[in-house]
Amino acid sequence: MPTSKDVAQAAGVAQSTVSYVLSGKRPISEKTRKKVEDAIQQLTYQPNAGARALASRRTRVIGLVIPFIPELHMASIMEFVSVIANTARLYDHDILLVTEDEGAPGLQRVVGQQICDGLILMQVEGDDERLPVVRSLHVPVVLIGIPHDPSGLVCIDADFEMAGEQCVQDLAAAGHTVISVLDWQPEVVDRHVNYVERFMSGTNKAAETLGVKVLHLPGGTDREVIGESVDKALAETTGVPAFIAPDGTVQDVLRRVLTSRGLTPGTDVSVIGSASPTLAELQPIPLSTIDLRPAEVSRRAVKIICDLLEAENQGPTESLELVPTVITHRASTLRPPHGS
Amino acid sequence: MPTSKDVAQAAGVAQSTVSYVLSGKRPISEKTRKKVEDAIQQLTYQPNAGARALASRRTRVIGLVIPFIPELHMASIMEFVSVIANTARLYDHDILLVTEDEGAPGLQRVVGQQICDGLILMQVEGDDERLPVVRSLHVPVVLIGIPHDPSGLVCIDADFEMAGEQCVQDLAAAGHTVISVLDWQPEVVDRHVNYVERFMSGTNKAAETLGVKVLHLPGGTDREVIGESVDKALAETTGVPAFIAPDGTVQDVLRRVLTSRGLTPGTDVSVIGSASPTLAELQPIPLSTIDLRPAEVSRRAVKIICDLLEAENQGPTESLELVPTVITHRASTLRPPHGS
DNA sequence: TTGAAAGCGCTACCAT
DNA sequence: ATGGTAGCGCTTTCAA
Repeated sequence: MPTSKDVAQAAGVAQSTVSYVLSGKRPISEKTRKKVEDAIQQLTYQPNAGARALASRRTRVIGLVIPFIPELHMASIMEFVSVIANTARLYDHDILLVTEDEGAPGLQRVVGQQICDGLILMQVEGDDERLPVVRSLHVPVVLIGIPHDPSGLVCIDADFEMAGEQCVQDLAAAGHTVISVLDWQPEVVDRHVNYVERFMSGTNKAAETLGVKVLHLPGGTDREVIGESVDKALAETTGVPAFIAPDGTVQDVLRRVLTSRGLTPGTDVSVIGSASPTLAELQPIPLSTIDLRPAEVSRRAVKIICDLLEAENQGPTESLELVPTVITHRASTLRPPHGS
Repeated sequence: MPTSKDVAQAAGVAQSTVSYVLSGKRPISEKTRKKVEDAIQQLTYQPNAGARALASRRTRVIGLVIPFIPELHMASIMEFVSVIANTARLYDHDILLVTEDEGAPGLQRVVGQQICDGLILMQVEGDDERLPVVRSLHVPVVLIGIPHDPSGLVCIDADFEMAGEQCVQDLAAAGHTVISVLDWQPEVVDRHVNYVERFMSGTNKAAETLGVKVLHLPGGTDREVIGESVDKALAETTGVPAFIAPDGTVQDVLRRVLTSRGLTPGTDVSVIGSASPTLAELQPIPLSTIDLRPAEVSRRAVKIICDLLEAENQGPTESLELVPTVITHRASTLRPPHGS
């Protein structure tokens, strides 16, 4: 592997000049710049990341802490990961995976060994045990998810409250007066991620404002449970029933249960599910969907951390960003409640 | 951040001694070892990864090239990623994400800048355009997936041929004489991943041996297409129909189509899908599943590359490993073809 | 506008 | 069994 020294020699300049050509931190004459760039081309020189990190105290690597909980609808997690990795490249950074299995010590490890300059944590719980460690780390950290006490932390998440509101507004606008909301799976609720309550609070708020009734029913992946929830909903509804199922996995089960009851979403029952546009396309049954915009959340998380890394001299930043939700209406839109 | 120099000072030894205590590359007396370890504790010293990489020419980072194709059943890709990251830690390595968007130049970048010591490529196509670059790279690379010409490459994959055979054997053993095999989605087939033909060849082989009939039908996520395939299958079958749907996404659609035809998998139709045990548990309708053992494939891929890194002095290794498939029978097992 | 040289924090060789 | 020291390949300061 050629080094900057080789390039310098080939170009007939000092090694430091090569460095300055690359970094642009000092004016270089056209002549020498060209000589150096040619030499770089010839030798297919690429700077050594380790040496660069050692000298500059910047690795240009961001640690990404990913959850692996089978209940969490892996497909959407994968979308976060993919967008985060691609966005990081736009800012000339790379992503190092840190699995949740490593826990808080894992964070101390990658930061302590200076493998990465900052961290992004996904799926942050309300009372996440890693928060004390995060606060003690002397590098920028961005949380995806809002903990109960976000003081001193930089957080970002989709605006679940607005999502809840919009779902109810949409169904109310379609004429529904009774709306059933299926809860997330118990596994998610138990993690105390507070987006659950934020979403529910949004539905209640809209319900109150609009004078419609919202039924909160148990969710889960258990067909029986969903079956009961659906029956309860049907019993309390006259006309076309309406469901909101924010949890992707619950939504899958709901769809099956409705089908087995002879109900076709979009025709004799209104359903709003949740899915990113990308994934929504794959759904065999088109639904109205809430787009919680994972891609947007991911992009902004990366931008925030890169900005923090750029300006790592200012005082401690404390911010809390919410990304607005969007509702996408697809092939089968919402129906009026009495069969139109 | 404390350095090894600080530790040496605190322990009253030479800096190199600290290094040797950590690496164990030379005998150290109990006395000094303890002094050093205490100092490390006191200072919460962690070695600087950049300096270490620079001096040792080893980053202890493995690049993982992940696909992001919505059609690819992200849930299972995520399982690969997660297991790979965790396994890498067992060998004291970290995983750097390289997205497929970066293409072949991305590989040259992470290797050229010496950000990582080796690569794992997922979802390798039959005639993958990155192969020429991979062959030119002077670092170990492990491919998950078998290209048409694997010469000079290290590959690993599930044994799809055996999977195909076993599926047919199982259904034949349950008494089925006509077995319908749904193809992967066109998006997958178009990538010329050769596991598709390996699987199909396995089904044909077993069918011939056992004297049963195998129908190959179009797959996809399009409900219409699957509907037609199912109808065709039903027309050609007497008694209980039998389906094999290796593609996770196709399987989802198949399940819905069967339900809408009033057919319950496990009762009046036999279905073998594919799912890792982890994901299979989440299925609301228990099926017989082929376990292509993504976790096992992942673990072995990491082990292979770490072994290669360890022994990066021997001559060029050429290996091609297939991980045997397992068929897991779940709650609703296969039925005899005439309603028992 | 450019060059020389001093580190950055390790590893590993040469001594003792 | 341990210490001293020469790099590893960059960035950045100091000089010219």
